[in-house]
Amino acid sequence: MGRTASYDREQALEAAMALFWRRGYHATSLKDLEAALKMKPGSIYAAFSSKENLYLLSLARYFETGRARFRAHIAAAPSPLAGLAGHLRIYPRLPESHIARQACMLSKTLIDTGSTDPEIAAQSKAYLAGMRAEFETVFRAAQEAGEIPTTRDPARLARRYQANITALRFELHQGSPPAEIAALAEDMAQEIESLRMTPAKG
Amino acid sequence: MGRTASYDREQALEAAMALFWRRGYHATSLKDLEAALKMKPGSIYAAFSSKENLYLLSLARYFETGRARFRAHIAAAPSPLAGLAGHLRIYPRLPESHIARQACMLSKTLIDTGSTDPEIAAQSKAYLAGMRAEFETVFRAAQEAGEIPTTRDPARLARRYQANITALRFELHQGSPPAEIAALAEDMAQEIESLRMTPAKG
DNA sequence: GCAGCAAACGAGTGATCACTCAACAAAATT
DNA sequence: AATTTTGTTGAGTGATCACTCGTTTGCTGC
Repeated sequence: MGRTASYDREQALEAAMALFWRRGYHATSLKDLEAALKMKPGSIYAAFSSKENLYLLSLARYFETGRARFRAHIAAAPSPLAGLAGHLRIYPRLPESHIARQACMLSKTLIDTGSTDPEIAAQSKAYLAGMRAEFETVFRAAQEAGEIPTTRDPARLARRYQANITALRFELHQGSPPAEIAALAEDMAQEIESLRMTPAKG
Repeated sequence: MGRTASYDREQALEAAMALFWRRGYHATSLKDLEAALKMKPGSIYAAFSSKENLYLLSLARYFETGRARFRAHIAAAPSPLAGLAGHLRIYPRLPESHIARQACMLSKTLIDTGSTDPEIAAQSKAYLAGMRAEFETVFRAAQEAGEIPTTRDPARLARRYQANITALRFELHQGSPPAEIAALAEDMAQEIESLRMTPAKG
């Protein structure tokens, strides 16, 4: 059956994702990847076909872990609305060294590849739509739980929510003062909480 | 005094800015610039020193025209608060072909060059701070005009306002449906208008 | 312990990158 | 009209880009 692979595919993909996320698609060279994955060019191409394909795999990994983390957070929250508000407050609390203390990789990808790599950009848009669908589901659940009025449009709320996260994470990327990022996140979280209806009597 | 220049510096800078804005720093090659500016490499370097310097000049141009446009809009508005709300509603109304129908160049620059070109990134942050200062000034004016409570922190309102613009323009970049972008802008504008105090009697 | 095969290797490929400079052209000065 | 001065030109620079492939390495089945 021949020689067994010496690298760990998961570990390599994780390293690729971290590097791509931080540096972007264009600014990451094969040399950078060779160092980060501890693989020679031939092995990288045998395993992942191309830089573009490796990026797409990294992006998929990013999306899936991000969505899983969001779902886990919502599931653990006392209510859908509390979960949505709490999720916003996570970002400023992330330790300084945390990998997620930067702009969303999907947003960065769209900015970086929008005018040069249509396939990557399209995939990135699809993932952003996927996350928005997640948010919408939770807003809908909040309506079903009687937390927010059914007159509100969940899709519209979801887009607004996603816009807030995009902007919040862009502030992280920018390295704004922690206190000001915390204030911004708090404003956004309170905006969510202000949707809550005072429970009907009876 | 020697031969006179055959190109128009202002026109060349405008073309460079448009190209850099759309494609980003890394994805724009000298060849692209030669075509856009209708100048040969030697002339470009004689006129602008380097690609990096040309980018910095383009960025300065972007900042200055953007700030001027904002100031003009505020000056023409019936009140500071109305101006702030109205400014948000401009973006979705921009014609499909308008140059500004994309992400803010300052944000794009930070994403694109944050990990590779410290000087450009630093300049970009400075310009973003400059715009935030503009917003803060107008929020302060709204307080002085009695439109919003003096208990609100103008700096915090300004950051929130900037976050909204960043996110709104990212949606433009993404090419979201016009109706949804309009709804998002409307949500943000009403958030601003909801700051308005009911005028004290007497 | 050897044959066979799959994975790892890394020097090398052509293309493209940002950038330079010696030759040339046109306007101003004398 | 000759000289000086400045702008334009574009082939060419070395570096780096993503990527390839003949060779070497090491595991497996016999």
